Amino acid sequence: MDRVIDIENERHELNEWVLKSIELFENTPYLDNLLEVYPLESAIPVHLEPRLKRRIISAHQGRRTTELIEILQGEVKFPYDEPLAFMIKQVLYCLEKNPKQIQRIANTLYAMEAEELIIHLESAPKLNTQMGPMFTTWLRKNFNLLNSKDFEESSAGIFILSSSETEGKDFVNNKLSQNLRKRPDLVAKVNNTYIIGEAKWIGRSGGNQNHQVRDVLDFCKEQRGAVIRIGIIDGFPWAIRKLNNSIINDKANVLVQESPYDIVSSLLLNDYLKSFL
DNA sequence: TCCTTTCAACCCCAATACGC
DNA sequence: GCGTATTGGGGTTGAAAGGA
Repeated sequence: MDRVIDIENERHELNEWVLKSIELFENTPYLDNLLEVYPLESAIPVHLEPRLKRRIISAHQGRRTTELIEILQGEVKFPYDEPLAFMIKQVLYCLEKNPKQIQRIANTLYAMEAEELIIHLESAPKLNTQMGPMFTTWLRKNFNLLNSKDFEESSAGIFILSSSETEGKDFVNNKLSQNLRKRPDLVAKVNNTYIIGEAKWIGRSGGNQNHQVRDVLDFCKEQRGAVIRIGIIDGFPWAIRKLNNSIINDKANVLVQESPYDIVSSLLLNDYLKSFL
């Protein structure tokens, strides 16, 4: 995607908070510091019970396909990316009438050694699927929380609304006259100014990631009344250069970096909110 | 309390765009 | 014109919230 602003020579034209975020990525141990917000742990294999493990190995070596599939259906995840996995685990008599599919799956399973099969079954869970709630947890731990009544009445200092999804959505839509279908990730108040934000971790470029970025920008675009809408984005979109030193012009990066709206790394959120004091 | 739905992340692949 | 990079669209996953 073409850049409108020359990132090498016209940086000063970028949004102030966008520029701070880019410089954070460039000049500090940004990803290390980000562990505070997104505390990724090492991916550790999940070991199976010895008895279950013996049953699997025995069924595999004895080529007892029915028994093996029953175990995969109820007790463990699939050892490979099987398109029918979800249906096999959910739908009654899913495979019984479909011998070709059973044969195909059996061939796949027997193409592996029993030991190999076990290694796949014990593989570490995907870390990315655990990142969803991390931002909210960090927010609650690092800022002052108030229930909706005290939040509404506050008029000095920085506070975050503490509420359930439904209550938060109602507060934002009814009291603050917004039009959101869910509670924003951030509902903050600095003195008498309300600030709401959508937070995203974007680890790489690609179709769905661009979609996420567009969601944030669309959210910011619809500023309503005196409430300020911001984006809180972390990860790849702040990067400028590839391994070969060429400029990154991926859609997500260009859209975020040239955003006229305030978009910040979560590591700058406190500074951002303080700027309204 | 248990089950279902929602949400937010990623991966993979094919089609298209781009650069030489 | 061909090979590589980017984009867009499909799909999977696990945790938390919401509902029965």
